[in-house]
Amino acid sequence: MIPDRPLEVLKAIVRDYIASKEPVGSKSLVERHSFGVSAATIRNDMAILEEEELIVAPHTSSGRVPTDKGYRMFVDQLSEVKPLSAAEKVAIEGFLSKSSDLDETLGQTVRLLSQLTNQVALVQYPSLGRASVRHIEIISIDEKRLLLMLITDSGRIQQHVLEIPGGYESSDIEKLRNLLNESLTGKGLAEVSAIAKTIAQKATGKIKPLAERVTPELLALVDANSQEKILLAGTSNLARREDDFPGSISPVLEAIEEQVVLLKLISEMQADQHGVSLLIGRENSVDALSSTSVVVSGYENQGSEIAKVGVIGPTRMDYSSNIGAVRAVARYLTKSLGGPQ
Amino acid sequence: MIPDRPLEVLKAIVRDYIASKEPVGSKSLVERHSFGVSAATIRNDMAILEEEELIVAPHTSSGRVPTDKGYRMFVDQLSEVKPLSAAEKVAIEGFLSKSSDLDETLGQTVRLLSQLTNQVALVQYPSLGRASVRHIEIISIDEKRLLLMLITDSGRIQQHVLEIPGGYESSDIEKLRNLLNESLTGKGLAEVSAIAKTIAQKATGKIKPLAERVTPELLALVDANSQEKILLAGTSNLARREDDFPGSISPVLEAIEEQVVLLKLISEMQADQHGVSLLIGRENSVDALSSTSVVVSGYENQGSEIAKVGVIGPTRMDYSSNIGAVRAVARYLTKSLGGPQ
DNA sequence: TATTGGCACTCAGATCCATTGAGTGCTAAC
DNA sequence: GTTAGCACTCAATGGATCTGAGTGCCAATA
Repeated sequence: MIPDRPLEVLKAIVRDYIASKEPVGSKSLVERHSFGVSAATIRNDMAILEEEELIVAPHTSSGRVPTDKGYRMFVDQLSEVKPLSAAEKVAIEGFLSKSSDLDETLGQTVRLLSQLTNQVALVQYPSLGRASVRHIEIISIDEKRLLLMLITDSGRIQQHVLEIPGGYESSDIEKLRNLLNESLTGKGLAEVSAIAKTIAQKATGKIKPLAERVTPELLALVDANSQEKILLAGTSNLARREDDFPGSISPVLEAIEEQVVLLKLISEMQADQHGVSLLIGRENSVDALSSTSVVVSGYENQGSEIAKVGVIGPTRMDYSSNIGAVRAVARYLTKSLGGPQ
Repeated sequence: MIPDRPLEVLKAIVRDYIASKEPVGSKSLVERHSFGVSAATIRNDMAILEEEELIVAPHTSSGRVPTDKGYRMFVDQLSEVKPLSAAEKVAIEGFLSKSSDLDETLGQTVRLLSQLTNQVALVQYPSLGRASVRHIEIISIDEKRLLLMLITDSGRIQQHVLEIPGGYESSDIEKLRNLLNESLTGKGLAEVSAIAKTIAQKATGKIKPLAERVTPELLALVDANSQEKILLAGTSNLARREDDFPGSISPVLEAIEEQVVLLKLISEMQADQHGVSLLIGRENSVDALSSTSVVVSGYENQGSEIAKVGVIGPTRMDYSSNIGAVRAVARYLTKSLGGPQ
């Protein structure tokens, strides 16, 4: 166990390093903080921290820098996160009062969060996995094309245009639509697959071929698209902090553009303290992201978490503010989704 | 007018500089190309080019680098663009055979183009301005919410969820839908505004309040959303070429994320040679983009240009390949949109 | 036992300087 | 118009040296 003062020293090192980007030494520590002891004593404490691999020296006899483990201990010790400023609250409230359209809401959320934190912000679309069907719609676009739509209870709308080479009767469309909705509305997406198949079989007469054409597409909407989706904003915020990344930022940007990787990453994160969950540096398994940290929080609909929202930035980030912002935005997002229901 | 050999020298300088990123000097020029004259002669030619501000020396007595004007002359002289490789054609063809859904098509297009060119690719959504209404749909989501959809003849789908605090009758919805479609289908978006207003007035009885609630939202879809939209891909490709940008890339990335700026830029571009249009370096008016070039081409639907597709990258880019790729992708996109019509 | 002042030691980074070499501009000859 | 020759320029390179922040350790102190 780490004694008290060394722990305070660690916190001071993290804070100073975040603020200055310079490795911090014993002397500047005693100058900036009032520990009531001399630099030599701080040095002894730093030796303990180094022993525990909470800090390292970039080169012999230079200041110390927190390790991933050091940052981790720092955030775990964080008793309170920085509250939002009045201006920030106004910004969030202002945005909250907007539309009830899921796409718009998420788009605004991600931009808001990126501005609030000056980091890359991300919002995961509500996962289709746990959702259920609210409505299925089939719309005639022209003689040979239909638009198939799937609306889930989380408000997510999936759509796909499909062609019916032989054309169709609009009355058949209506029958099929009713049939689908009667059987599927309210059902969980996991069940749709089984049910839809029986529909195609049960269908009789003229609508049978149509059903056989449409149901696979419906499954494709559920299935191929239940692959999750992420919205990003503020990528340039990462670039602005280029020197926080060893070689070049470009592999980092590449990794972030790779939605699959990001999704895997955040879906494995479990909320810990403050309802927020973080991965610091190499705690995540993606090599290119070894000098970034991810801060996410879940947001809810009808009482259960449906997806995540958060930021990603250099390991050397202001955890306190970012945790605060992510948590606040997640809450407001939950409220915003819950409201109009 | 620039004599013949100096022009050839310019081309060689551009090509060598693009390939090597090193300022190119007279000696290496005569080595790599067979001009049949000595280095001293080439130096005289280079003096002419420098006189015309087609090339500059980064510092006294170093090789020369093309200016924006030099690149411009180079591309204007370009008689033929580099044809796509077989593999590239396969990639395009493979993608062509896909879906007829506009969103998907554009999404795939932009990713394809970014991979093909290793640049940031962009696709502009078909502008609503010149489009006409194909279909208007109103879908019931739950007791108090409707989904209003606008489908245009370019295949673009706009949607918005709206709340009807007092609820509604589904028969009214159907009446309103029919009313809207009868009056608006086939009409240009510019006309929608006027017509929709008269609809709200003409509406009688129970559907009048509903019409008064819905038509403004419809206009909002046409209007606020006829603000154009751009899809980007491959932002990290820019980062990979960081050293082509003087200070930092981050202002460049910021400018590119700023859709409004980009839209203004590309909408002012007029196709010149090869059906492709370019802006080189400071030819564009955005300061942050002064060391980037933009290559775009229009794509068509039903014979008229509906939007643009292209790439943006460092001024020191391989114009020949990029022009070829952009042109090819624009053509295939046109074909792909025209096909299912 | 914890703390402290003192001191030798280390090493990254800044500064200075000489060297190198690719490349130029000019001139006189072809 | 072209070319060889030559003096000149200057960024980049690679020591060599200096500097200072910072360490580690020890003996003295509370």
